[in-house]
Amino acid sequence: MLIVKDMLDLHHTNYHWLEQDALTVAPLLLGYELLSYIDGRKTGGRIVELEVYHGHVDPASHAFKGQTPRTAPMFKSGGHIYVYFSYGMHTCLNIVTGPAGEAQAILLRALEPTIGMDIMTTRRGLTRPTTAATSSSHPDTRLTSGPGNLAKSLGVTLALSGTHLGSTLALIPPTAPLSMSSIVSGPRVGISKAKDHPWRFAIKDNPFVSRPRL
DNA sequence: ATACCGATTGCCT
DNA sequence: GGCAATCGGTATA
Repeated sequence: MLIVKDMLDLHHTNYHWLEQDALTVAPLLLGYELLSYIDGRKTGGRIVELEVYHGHVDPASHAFKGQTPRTAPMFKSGGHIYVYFSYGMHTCLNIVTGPAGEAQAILLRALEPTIGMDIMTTRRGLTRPTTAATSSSHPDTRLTSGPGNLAKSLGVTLALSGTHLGSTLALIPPTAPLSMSSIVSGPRVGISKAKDHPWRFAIKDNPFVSRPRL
């Protein structure tokens, strides 16, 4: 009984570190494994690329002009999920950070697939490579490179926006912490405002980082 | 009610 | 490197 209580406590406190500032959290999040339990299927991968959006002080943030029905999840506390629909066809997944009201979010841009590659291949509508060499030894970079592809492979939909990390989407810490020298940063992708901030972070030389390469 | 546009992707030259 | 596809959210009337 005590064990169950401890597990529940752990489950509840596991994500409190995400209530720190997004720029503190972002490099720490690299290397974490993101697991998805959606439609009874388990998929996931190691986070290798992400971008910080800094709420009301960031002109490129969806929350810059204040809260709207769509962006309401961004204003929740760190550990919540914000999902948005983009260009009429893509779904993008964010992890909210910071205290409630700050509207900080981290856009997940690329994973290195670790679990459920066959399921992700199906969700993406891709056909498996026929040669054994390309299928099992190295995961397909088309699965989870780029925010739209990543969300599609994991089965993430708008319905998840506003929920909390936990049973549907979960984070598993890396076995060994990343060295500071293996992290690179640069300008964010696809924005028209605040292009100067180097708030895109990635694991150096990781082949699953989306284009343009950092 | 209507117009504009985007935290993207993939195909074309 | 250029550009079309496609539609919900948001602002404007």
